[in-house]
Amino acid sequence: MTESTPSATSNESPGSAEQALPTVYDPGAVEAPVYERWVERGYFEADDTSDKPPFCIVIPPPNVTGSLHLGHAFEHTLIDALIRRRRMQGYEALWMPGMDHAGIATQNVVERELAKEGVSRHDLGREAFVEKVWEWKERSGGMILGQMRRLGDGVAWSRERFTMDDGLSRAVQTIFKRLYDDELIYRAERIINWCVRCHTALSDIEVEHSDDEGELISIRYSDDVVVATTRAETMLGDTAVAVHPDDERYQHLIGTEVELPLTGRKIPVIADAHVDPSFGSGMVKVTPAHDPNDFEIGRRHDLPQLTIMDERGVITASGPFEGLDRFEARPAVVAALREQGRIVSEKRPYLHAVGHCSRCKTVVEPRLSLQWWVRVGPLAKAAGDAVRDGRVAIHPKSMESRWFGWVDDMHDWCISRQLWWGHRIPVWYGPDGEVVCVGPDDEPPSGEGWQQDEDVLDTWFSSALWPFSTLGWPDETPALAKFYPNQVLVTGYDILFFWVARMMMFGLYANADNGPERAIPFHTIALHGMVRDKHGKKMSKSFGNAVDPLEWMDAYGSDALRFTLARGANPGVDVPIGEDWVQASRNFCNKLWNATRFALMSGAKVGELPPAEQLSAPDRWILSRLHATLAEVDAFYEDYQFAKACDALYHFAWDEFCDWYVELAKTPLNEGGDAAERTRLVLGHVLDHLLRMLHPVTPFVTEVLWTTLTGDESVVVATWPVADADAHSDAVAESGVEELKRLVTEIRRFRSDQGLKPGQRVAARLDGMAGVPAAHEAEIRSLTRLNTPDEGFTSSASLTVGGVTIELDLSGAVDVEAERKRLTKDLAAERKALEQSDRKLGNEQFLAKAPEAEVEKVRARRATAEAEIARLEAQLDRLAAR
RNA sequence: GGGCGCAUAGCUCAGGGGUAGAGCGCCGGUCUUACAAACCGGAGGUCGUUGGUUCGAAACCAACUGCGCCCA
Repeated sequence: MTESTPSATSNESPGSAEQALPTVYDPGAVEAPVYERWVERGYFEADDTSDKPPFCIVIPPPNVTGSLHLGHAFEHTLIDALIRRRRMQGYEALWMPGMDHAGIATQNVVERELAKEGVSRHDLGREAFVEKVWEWKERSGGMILGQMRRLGDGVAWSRERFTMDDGLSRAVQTIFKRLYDDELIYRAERIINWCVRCHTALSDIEVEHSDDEGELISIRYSDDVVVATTRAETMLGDTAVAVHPDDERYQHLIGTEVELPLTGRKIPVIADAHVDPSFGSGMVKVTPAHDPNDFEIGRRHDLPQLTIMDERGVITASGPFEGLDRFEARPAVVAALREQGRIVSEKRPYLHAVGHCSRCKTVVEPRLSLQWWVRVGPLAKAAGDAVRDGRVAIHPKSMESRWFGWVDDMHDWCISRQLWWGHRIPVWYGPDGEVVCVGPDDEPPSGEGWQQDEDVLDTWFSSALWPFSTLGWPDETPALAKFYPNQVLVTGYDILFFWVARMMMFGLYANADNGPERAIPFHTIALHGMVRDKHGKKMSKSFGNAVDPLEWMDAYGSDALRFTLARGANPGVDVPIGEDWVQASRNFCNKLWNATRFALMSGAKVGELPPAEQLSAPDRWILSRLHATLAEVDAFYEDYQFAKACDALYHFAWDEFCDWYVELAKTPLNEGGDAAERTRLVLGHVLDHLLRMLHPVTPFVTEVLWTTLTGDESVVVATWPVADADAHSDAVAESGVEELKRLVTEIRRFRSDQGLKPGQRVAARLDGMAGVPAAHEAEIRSLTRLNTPDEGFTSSASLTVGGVTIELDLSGAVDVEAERKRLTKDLAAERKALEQSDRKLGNEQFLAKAPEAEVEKVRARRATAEAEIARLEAQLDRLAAR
């Protein structure tokens, strides 16, 4: 199928009009070679030393185990559009690519692979296992990078980074040491979210809550003491019962002891304000080692912390339940209590919030353990302030409240993970209890008894450094100097807490020496929504509505997918997407293709436009509209309104340029001579601008068309069109063409009502054309298929539009009824308008209080209605007379 | 339980103090020499409910109902 490949994709002689583009755009034939040529020519690379203004966006690093899903495709489309436009505008544009190492996910993948061979990571040992992970990464990781090429992502491939590479690991160690020395990192025993499957701690935000069906069991500990719980097995670890200090019902119990069933232990009844007296009996069991709230109560009252479960979720408390899994122990404990007659009530099912590991969905177990933490207080305060004082802007602004709600009430961040894949905590413990934090250039302590901490850091810890670690930090590299702070961060609102907050905290902290203005990681946070299915439902594999973007790219082309996503991108709002819409975008690309094809066949060329006075009204109209659209598109881009920018371009390209200008252009093109030459230049001018404007969202098709049209090297490095509304704005031409369009549409309606086939030519006489500012009779006849009358002309039907009368020769076959229906309908509409205008103008309050311009508008509407009514009534009369 | 957001055409969404727009879908007609992935014409909405502000509300305010999200 090589002959169907447009020769524009090869380098020789682009722009010669005689070369035939195929009648249908075939994305599959052009995308891959076009992309590879862009990369070869280095268009996406950036120069650290240029004096162009910087424009840098770092990729939200995809997971090394992941593949491209629609969420990526969406985000990447938006970033790529911003980057490409800025590059065309003359910025030094850099889109930094890379991936994160996804500690838990990656370790899981490799462990699963090993398990197939019956090997566990413990069989291999730490070092060999990590080696295996690296091998896996080289072999199977980063599938997404190839898929990004398919999408057309203009990233600077030579700068690709990975959170586990040497430079970024050094950045991690550097900041750990600094935070440690500043006492912003500490080690403490707390209740953490423990995943019994992944065998690691999770931070709060790695836990997803859902309302699950469980049970609420009320247990009688003694005659006076009844507590309710959804996790009955934890009662084995109770070390107190608590009531509210002001609860009159239980004053007499405070300070007494009660025997804990099944264990025989005596535990105190204490008073704590945390207890909600209105919930259940108003008494709660307190299990400090297995519940975060109970942990706090336990600390306030100095209660023992009794751990009754191991890291697999298996009961360790001695007794009959020892060795049972937590979910086996639960009914077993309830059964044992029931046997003793201690079950007061059981509510089942009982809907309550349950935390799940965001990676493997296992129910999280609150667990007391020794972990490393970031003291976020001052860091989060700084992150909040940066937005509060305007150094960092959040788009859309309505998302700010979400931001403040989070950073102003942030809990300390648990950063240690009990994994092997990740950045190992650079802390060493000595034989005599010494603790040494080792910086990147320090020698770790060696000798008998010294040991490094076993844990690794949360993946987000390294991702938090991404905006500057990828540019070379902590070294003072030219890249860092040029591109930090980044200009924009584009990401989903769901990740504001996960990632953005962390980048803000670490960016501001690590780069504080830059001064407040340049410490920030980025100037703007542009938030987008989630991609949803065509009915607005969340996409998920389990629900079966997930879509593989690659399938759609195969079927409709990357540009079609990109355009659909960008066109749906209202700031911070979710984007529903369905195959129909991608198909529609494909059709749009094909429309552009064919419009350009027509223009090229007509000899369109890019050159200096003739002065305005030599241009026709349609010429001046389309130029006026073009530059108005350009100005609009610019304004929308500056405000991250991708949907509106795309809509404006779609509307201009299809409804104005293709449907009207191109059709109008056929008349002068057929005429030949100066008129045709002039039209070729206007066609070339409009297409040149339009294709450049569309390039950021539909890079492939515009590349082929634009290089063919202009003969230039690549639209990637073309300049962004500058809106010149002053030079081209032409209100007279605009209203003239509007009137012409109205005339044409009215004639077409008439033809349609009369049952004339669209292509069927009939003779007609046009009178009163002098009254139409854009009196282009030849164009009007061409658009309405009306021949000039010859000797045998007999008028058998007529209509009037404005001051124009159209007499048609329908050879007697006039459908009077259809005409009457239409006229009656129009008349009713005008009468209604008249009535409404009269009502307003008869309202003295309206006349007195409404602005003059508004009153004037209603008067004008009334006048139009009156004239139209007269016209329609006259036509109806004439019809009746026939 | 706390907070936030959304209710506009069959579907998905824009809009925004002067009585409504788009895309897709739908109906009728066309292979009219760029494009049937197209062209021409058409139908379709008391802008969730109830109050209030205003000369005027779909738009602003309040309550209610329904849906969604985040946090506990």
